Amino acid sequence: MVGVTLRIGELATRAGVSVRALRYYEEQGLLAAGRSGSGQRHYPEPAVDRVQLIQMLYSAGLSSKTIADLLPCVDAQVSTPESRARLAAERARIDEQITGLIRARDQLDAVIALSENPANGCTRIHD
Amino acid sequence: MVGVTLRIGELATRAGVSVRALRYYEEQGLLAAGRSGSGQRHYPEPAVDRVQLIQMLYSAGLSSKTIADLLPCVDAQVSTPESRARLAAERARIDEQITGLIRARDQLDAVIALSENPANGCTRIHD
DNA sequence: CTAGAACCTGACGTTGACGTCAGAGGCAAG
DNA sequence: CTTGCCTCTGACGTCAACGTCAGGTTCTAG
Repeated sequence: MVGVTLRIGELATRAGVSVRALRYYEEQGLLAAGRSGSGQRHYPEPAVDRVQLIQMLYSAGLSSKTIADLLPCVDAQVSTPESRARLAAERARIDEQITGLIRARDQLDAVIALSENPANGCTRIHD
Repeated sequence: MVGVTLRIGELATRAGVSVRALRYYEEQGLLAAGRSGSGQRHYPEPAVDRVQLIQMLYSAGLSSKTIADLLPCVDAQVSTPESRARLAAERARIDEQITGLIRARDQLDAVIALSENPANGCTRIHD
């Protein structure tokens, strides 16, 4: 019941990111860290989930600044008209990104169909 | 029937990208350009579509190199086992990216629900 | 023929999310 | 006490897809 705090290396391992990334997140105001007397960071276990959330948002194309804007309204659950507008805007952006990706995938499917279908007379290079 | 070729500025306008981007695409081997005697680039009209395809692939997260690898098998419709594997791999990547985005969107939706629903007792800051 | 747009080739600048290295301190084991 | 791993703070390096600037040429409208 004592070791409830994680050191940076453990958190990095558990969350699947680098130590550098965690320091970077702190620098960007995305992840607060407690400090031991000697200056070492320590994190509570829920930080693992938080880091994974951050990663998810990064991979969705959000920038550090955007994430920093949105996370407080996850933490404190403070909801202002602006923060809600921001959330809606980012949701919309993700939607657009998804539809764009689907279009790109369809294009790629078309190319794949061409390259796998002998019907266009160009595919029998390998035989 | 003579002006069937576009100059770089026209192509840029029509395709909705910058002149610099077009030169960059050429540099990366994504877009061939004819040259006039004085060295000016000229493009056939289908280049517009090609540039838009390139853009779409970029926005799907493919790198220049990957696009350069895939475009020849669009052009010449040359299909090797490797190119097909590559196509499939990229398609899979896009799929993963889409599901990741959907997850992120769901997370965001959860946050939005929290911030808009007075049911958690934190939302009435604005009233 | 001449001004001004459009084009050319380098080549350096930018941005974001880290990687990586240097030099110095901290901590548990033997 | 020392060995060895972990951590710390700078601070510079990276990579991709362009932006931007410089200095010079070319095309086109009047």
